[in-house]
Amino acid sequence: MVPVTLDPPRRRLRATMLTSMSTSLHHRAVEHLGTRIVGGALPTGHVMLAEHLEDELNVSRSVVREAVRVLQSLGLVETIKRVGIRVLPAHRWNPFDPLVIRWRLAGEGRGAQLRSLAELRSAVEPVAAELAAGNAPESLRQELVGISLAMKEAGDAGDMPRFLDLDIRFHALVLSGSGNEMFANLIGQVTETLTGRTVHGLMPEHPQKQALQWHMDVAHAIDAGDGALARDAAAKIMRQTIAELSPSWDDQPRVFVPVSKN
Amino acid sequence: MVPVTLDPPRRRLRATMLTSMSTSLHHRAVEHLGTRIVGGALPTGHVMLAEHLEDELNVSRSVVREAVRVLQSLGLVETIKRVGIRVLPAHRWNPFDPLVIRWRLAGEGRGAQLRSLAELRSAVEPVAAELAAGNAPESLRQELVGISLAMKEAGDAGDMPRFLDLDIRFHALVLSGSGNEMFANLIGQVTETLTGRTVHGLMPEHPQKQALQWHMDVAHAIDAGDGALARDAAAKIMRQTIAELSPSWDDQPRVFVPVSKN
DNA sequence: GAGTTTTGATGTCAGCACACATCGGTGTCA
DNA sequence: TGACACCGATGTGTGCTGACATCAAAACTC
Repeated sequence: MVPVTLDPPRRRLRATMLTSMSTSLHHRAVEHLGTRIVGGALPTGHVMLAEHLEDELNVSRSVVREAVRVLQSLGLVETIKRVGIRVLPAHRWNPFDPLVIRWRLAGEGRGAQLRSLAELRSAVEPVAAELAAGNAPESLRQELVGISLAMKEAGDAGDMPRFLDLDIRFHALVLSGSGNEMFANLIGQVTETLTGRTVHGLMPEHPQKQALQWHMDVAHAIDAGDGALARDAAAKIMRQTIAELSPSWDDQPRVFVPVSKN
Repeated sequence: MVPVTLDPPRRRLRATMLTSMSTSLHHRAVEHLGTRIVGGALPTGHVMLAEHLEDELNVSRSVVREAVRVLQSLGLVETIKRVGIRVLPAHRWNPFDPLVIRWRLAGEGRGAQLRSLAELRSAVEPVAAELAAGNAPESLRQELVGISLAMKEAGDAGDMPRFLDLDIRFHALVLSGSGNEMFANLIGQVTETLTGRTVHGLMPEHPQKQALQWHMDVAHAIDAGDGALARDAAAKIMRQTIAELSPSWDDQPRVFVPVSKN
């Protein structure tokens, strides 16, 4: 439909795009370019022309420019006068941005991304538990104890869906209870790894008895205000988690970003 | 309609803007809005109109729109049809974005931001040292040993500027040597806290003898591939660092982000 | 009160003027 | 003749603007 004007100056036929509509053009453009860059379809150094992107995405210049500006702020591309839009090397990307993380998890960088997140968790959660023991509000401590008990119950009963829910909430509460905004911001990523682990069948059928105990240890230590104990118990959980997951990324090469001489 | 002339529809006089020019309008707009939001001048929930921003910044719609899109991707604002551009609460901001961090350090959130960064460092650096012991390339290990020795030299000699440079490079190498992209990405923030500590006179005149030894311990442990030793030595450095700095943020209230019920 | 219309803001488009790197041609000098 | 500096043409990002589309809040009608 909309054949109103035969072969208009631009042969772009926006009206015939029957898909989408759910999300804005801007959102789609960011998503399209982001996934292709992070996924590796557009290699480092690849140069695109804004006009070319207009045609490719069937959108106008404003949409392309706003999308490019966002990708620029994520460190995915840079714009150079008289040259075009250039894809930046991966070490320039902001590895903490939720969009970048999501795109990496969806593409070929999935293994390396999961490893990075797991290592970050293993670093942060023990410290978060320690801080929570010192700072968390009373209600949070009590909920934590309650959840750890419910986790044991669900674990012993083999109710894995319920266990997963509780597990997610447990770790979210620890991160939140630290009172550190950066730690709390990792809740989303942690949730992602926990669900991913279950979805991809990397979880044992029953949670380890030890792990259940460690979760209770963390909760009770936080409740009692014992930071060192909370930290050590959380560290044990993390060590076991890494041990469970590491086979899935053993083949991923590590990247060592050069440190500038200044 | 729209009486064409009559009292210039826009009294914007862009041409008279004799200042700036060094940076793009887009950059300035992002910076202006970002600092005012993060700095607290524009409170949570505050609603702006795009047109109003055009007048305020003396720029066109494209510049405002592109800037707003970037701020949106940082979680600082949301745009709502028929309402305007609304400032989001702080817990929606991306606390890992370099722009957000810089704006917080420049504004009233400085103390809380420094604490967050220090706690993040204290969590990450020991794990990074442990990973570096297992993964870092040979050349990096050797440079690390050399730097730790030079640090001791500069420290004993009381050459603080040189010590600061070496200190920064030392911690950057540890983070880089971990082979974890997220850790490596924290180099900039760590550098910021290290220089800030010196600039604000929070450093002792001579580095602690212990700290010098710990740095050497970390370097030698990484060089020898002893992860546990590297981790523990790095943890000691971090404990001392936190102890030195914590007085400067003791009065900052902690914020506990609520955890959604799902 | 429920449904409908109006209104006002963002979303999107396309054309223009400008700034400015890059490239290639031209001129000068050795 | 060859090397080098200059300079203008070209193309592309940057910025501005008017017009229209879209959509949700608010006002209105019944």
